[in-house]
Amino acid sequence: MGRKPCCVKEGLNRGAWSAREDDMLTNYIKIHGAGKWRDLPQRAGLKRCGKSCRLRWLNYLRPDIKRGNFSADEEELIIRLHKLLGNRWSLIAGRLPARTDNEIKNHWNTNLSKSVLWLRDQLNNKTGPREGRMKNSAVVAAAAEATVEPTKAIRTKAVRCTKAVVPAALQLERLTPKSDMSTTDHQSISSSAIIDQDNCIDFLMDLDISEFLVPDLDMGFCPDQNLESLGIKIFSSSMEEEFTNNWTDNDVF
DNA sequence: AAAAAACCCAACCGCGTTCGG
DNA sequence: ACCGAACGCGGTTGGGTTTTT
Repeated sequence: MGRKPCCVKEGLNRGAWSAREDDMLTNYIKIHGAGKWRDLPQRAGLKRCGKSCRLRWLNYLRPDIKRGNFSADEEELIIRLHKLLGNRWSLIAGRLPARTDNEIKNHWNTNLSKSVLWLRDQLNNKTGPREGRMKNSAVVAAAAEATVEPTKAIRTKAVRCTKAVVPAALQLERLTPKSDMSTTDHQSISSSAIIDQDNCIDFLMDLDISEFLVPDLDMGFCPDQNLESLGIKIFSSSMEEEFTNNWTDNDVF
């Protein structure tokens, strides 16, 4: 019983990748592109599971990833995003260019979470002085902020956010095409908006939540100008705290 | 100098979601 | 609408490295 394995494991290499395997995978992807991971190992001449190839490429071999120490700015942003999003590593990674979710997760688990816990204990006078891992006062401030109401992070469960509630006042306007509205304008809203039968107090609309999270290293987030121009106020820097404090599992999200 | 403990991170695993027939 | 395959995600593990005793 149980789930079917992703591939036949017999005769496959496991564990650390050799330089030769890295070369083979990199060269193959350079020529044929990434994707079709199940068939890729055979076509590339690798004795590896497709999943393993995908992970190796995404987390290590991709040319556009940055490796090495995290900067203070990056750490500050991770702490703030983690407070807001919980263990949504892929979403957090999406706001840190060139960093992988795995790397951020590891850095959080080995460094940042301890720093936040340590700071919380400090604030409660539970521990004595310790040499800090945090790089500057901004990181300390972010960590200190994260120690306040640490359980309010949104959805630590891995659930994708694909819906938003849009006030009724906006609905008719948005669903009625204006003659001068461009195709792009329509596409930026949704092609599958639904009005409920009670004449709709709110309605659900498909969206890409990442559109609302625009990085701004000074304040963490800023509103997406395109959505703002459509009258949909989803996020602003000043709303971050309110957003964090007020959303519950009962909210449509 | 050696052993033990702690740390770090690449890789693996299982499950949920999405896609395509 | 359904189902299987493929993909993507987050939690966990294993082993190499560094630090401490």
